[in-house]
Amino acid sequence: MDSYLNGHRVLVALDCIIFGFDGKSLKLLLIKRNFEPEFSKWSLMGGFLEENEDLQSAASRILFTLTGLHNNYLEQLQTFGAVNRDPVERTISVVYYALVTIDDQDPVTLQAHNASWIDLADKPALIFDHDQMVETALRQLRYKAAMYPIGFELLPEKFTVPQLHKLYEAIYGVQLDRRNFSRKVIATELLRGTGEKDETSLTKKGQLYALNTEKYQAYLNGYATFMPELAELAKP
Amino acid sequence: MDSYLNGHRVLVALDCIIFGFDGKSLKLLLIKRNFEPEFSKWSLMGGFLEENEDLQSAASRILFTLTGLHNNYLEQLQTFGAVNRDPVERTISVVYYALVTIDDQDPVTLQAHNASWIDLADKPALIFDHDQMVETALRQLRYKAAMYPIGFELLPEKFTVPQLHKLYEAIYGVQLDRRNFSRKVIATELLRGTGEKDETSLTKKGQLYALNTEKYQAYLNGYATFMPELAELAKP
DNA sequence: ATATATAGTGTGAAATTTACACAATACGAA
DNA sequence: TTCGTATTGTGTAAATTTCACACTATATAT
Repeated sequence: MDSYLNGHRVLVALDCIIFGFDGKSLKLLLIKRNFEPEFSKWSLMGGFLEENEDLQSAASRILFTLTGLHNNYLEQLQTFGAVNRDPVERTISVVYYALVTIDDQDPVTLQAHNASWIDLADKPALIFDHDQMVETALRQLRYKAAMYPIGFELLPEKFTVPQLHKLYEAIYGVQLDRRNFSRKVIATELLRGTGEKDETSLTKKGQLYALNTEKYQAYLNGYATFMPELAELAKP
Repeated sequence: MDSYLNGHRVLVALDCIIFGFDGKSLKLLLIKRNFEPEFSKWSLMGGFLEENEDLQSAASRILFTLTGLHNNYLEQLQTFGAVNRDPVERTISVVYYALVTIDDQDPVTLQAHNASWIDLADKPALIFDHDQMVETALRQLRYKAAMYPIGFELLPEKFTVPQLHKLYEAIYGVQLDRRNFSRKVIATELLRGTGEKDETSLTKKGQLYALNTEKYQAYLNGYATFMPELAELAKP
């Protein structure tokens, strides 16, 4: 058994994969680095663990720095620790992924960090092992969004069923039958009708729903599986 | 953005949750500590990350130290980083879980580390946040064993379908219909009949199968879902 | 008014999961 | 040798879930 004295102390980074949805496709919040190392290349938003700060708090702090938002859905993904993953100094990176509502962002904060929302399909190559992190995050998102109704975290407070439908198509990259999807979502009792209608629609205006927070909490605690048939799409 | 200069360097521990199966119930390989800190209490097997060693290698080294085995199924679970989780010094722990065959172990190595196989149902309280680690690992095992046929990693090279059936009952803590389970497993084409029979059985001796390694690899790569209906049992 | 686009509801086929019946094998006891 | 018991192996149908497609309703633009 190693002793604490022999232990090797290393830098602990935190990197955040920040997912958003613009109504059409899944997006990532990426930064074009205006600092070293890897100046001018694209990367995830990251930072270092500080003294007296636990991992979740550190990830939350980094997310706040970039988006100005607190209380987002934020979950640990995995830790990357290849010896030479960071050429400057041995660093292990604890990776978190976050689900945020694109509209809620402060554009000034984003611009200050040289950050932009990039369509997942148009993602440029990222530095270090960040591409691999994104790939792992997408797989985890697909798994989680099938088991638990966390997709709502990417939508505004009020939304229509067709919006939710397009979101799930974007997450899984497949076509899902509109009518079957709608019926299933309604059956979960996760939605609470607001009586309002979606005024942004050009033709027939759909009903706006809000989340039934009690049911939502129950689902997060394992009350039932949201969309079991989608779980199989979370594969390598 | 923090710079590397400001970064805070911390100890990185690795803890291993080692699962085994004795034919009846799921077991954990735990150690009764004969060293400080927390002398004489139960804990997971662990160690510290060394220079020029990546995380997976370090976990593999620690597993080898305790079991004498290489090439086990070993997967990263999660990283625990609460500020005071280790009272001696700020340490974050990257946790791995392993699936091993109980019989393959070297009893001398086990005894040298004061390690024993403990029935999951009889698990004593563990030090630090190790109880939480075990809970998370069990959930992940339940998820993984539903999506991928990794349960085989807990069985000897040759096994019968009833043995596999009992294993899955132990993993999920539920009764699974013997006959439906058997039919499903056969349908996966993951088994290759050896023609031999299980001589340890007291009554009718079942057929011994071995893994069809090609199909197994295909399943690990996402070719199909092993037992989709079990995925729902991987809930909080 | 009418054409077009999107939203919402219905119905049955297909596939999967679940429940339970029965036959076959091996051993020990009468 | 025969019979009882425990375990293994195969069959069949009901129940549930998923999947595929038809049709109606609402709003806007021409």
